[in-house]
Amino acid sequence: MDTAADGSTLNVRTLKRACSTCSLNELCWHPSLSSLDLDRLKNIVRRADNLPAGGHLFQVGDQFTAIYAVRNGCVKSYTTDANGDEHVHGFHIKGDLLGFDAVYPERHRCSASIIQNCSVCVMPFDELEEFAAKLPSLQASIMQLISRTYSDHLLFPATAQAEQRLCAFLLDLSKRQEKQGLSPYELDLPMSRVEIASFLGFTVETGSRMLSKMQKEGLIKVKRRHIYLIDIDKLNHIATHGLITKH
Amino acid sequence: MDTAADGSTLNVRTLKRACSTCSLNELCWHPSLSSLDLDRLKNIVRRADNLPAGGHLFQVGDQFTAIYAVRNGCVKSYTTDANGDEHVHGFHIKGDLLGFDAVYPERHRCSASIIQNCSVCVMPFDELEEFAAKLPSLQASIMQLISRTYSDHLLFPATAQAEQRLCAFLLDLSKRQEKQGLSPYELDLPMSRVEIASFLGFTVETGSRMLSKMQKEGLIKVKRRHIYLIDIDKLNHIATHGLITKH
DNA sequence: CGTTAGTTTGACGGCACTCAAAAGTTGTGG
DNA sequence: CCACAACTTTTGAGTGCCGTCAAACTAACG
Repeated sequence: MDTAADGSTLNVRTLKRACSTCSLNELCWHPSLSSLDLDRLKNIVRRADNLPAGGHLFQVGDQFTAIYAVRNGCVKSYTTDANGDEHVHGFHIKGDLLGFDAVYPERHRCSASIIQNCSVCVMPFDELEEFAAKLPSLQASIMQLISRTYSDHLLFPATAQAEQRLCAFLLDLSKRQEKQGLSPYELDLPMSRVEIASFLGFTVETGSRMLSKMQKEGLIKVKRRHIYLIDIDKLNHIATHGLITKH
Repeated sequence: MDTAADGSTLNVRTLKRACSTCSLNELCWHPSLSSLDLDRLKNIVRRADNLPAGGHLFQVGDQFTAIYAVRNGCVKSYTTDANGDEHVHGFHIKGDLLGFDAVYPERHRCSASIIQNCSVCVMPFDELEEFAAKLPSLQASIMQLISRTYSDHLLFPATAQAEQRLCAFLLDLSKRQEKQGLSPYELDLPMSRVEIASFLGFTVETGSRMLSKMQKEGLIKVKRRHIYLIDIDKLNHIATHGLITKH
């Protein structure tokens, strides 16, 4: 439905449709923007379509140039430690933003790897800042987006039991899908078990065992990367209260 | 050395001295600031001195009003989960900023509790934004501070062994002390073992055992909350590479 | 000096890691 | 279409780190 690859050739109506489910929405369609501002802002958004899995949006140490908004597909952000082991920091799907990790040191602190063919909107940060300098309310929006990006991360139960974290992970994906108008019950995971385990801080085997256990208990139905959430209420309870009901 | 409690009565020279080791430095003394701007910015900074341990700077759900810079003492940020258990997110000492957790939802997502009598600089965020709206480079500085606050957090080895995390924790404190002109070898912990354990994601007993073990190995010397770092090189190696030297 | 809170140490058990192998899936060439 | 290789996922067996429960020890304060 979106054929134009260059932002400058899109008319406002087309762009609006393209952005309707995108997190950059709050930037592009900020209430304070006049239609004139909008036309100008529209022109700094670039598009990159059909990026193949395996490629990178950016890597550790790269100069900070832009903010990326995922339009479809999936990108993982990760770092590699001193032992060469990979640690996944997050998975970014339709509507998610990434790149803010480099706002301060002006070099990226993690790498962003495409794990499922994707399209992204690219917004050069210097142009964005320049534009926002004339528009204080846009500045505020950007700060809020930066803040939100990080603070969502902090709420995740980092120290809990493996099964609790796995429940929280599945529910998080479910909620993000639902926000995009998809079913909260059907998950088609774009990431491997290894990547899930790395993100949640346990081994592949533990993750696999937990999925099998949760299937036996009737909480979910697992078929490779397709997962059906049967009992979301119980999953929610485990994710927030853990396994053991404390006295 | 700093007696005035009200920012408006301080002259520039006094403020400059007071801020010389403070993270807000980059805001207050941004290169782009003319001395006129500086005078105006100075006026929005409030001071709160001799705040007693046990009190709060803010709590979960509180309206977002200001950014705080710790001048001395120690503040912990934490949340309480569905089971009533406390989870410490960070310890903030001299030179650290807090409050950015509420930039987005405009309500605080964690609580900030004073665990060691402290003084803070308070900067009302609406006034700061208003002022920064006229000064684009200041806006950029604020964004960088928000970004840095969070991204430091992401680099911490969250999933590693207990001893590795403890090493990383001690070294982090050591480096932050050194940045403030103090000895990197002598630590006087402002926080309890319970709080350390909560922050690092293990139990008090495990933490205590690790400290004892590290003392036996000649890495550190422990006497209650006073800790002397004997072999910083080896501590660094454990913090970055873990315990086991992988073939 | 007794009380209380914080810290350390010990014994034991379980969750998750390691090593290992089997089963299922995908891609390639004959 | 099948055979084979390479990869992903699952399952099993054994071990160890860390959590739980319990008690001793230390420092601080009235």
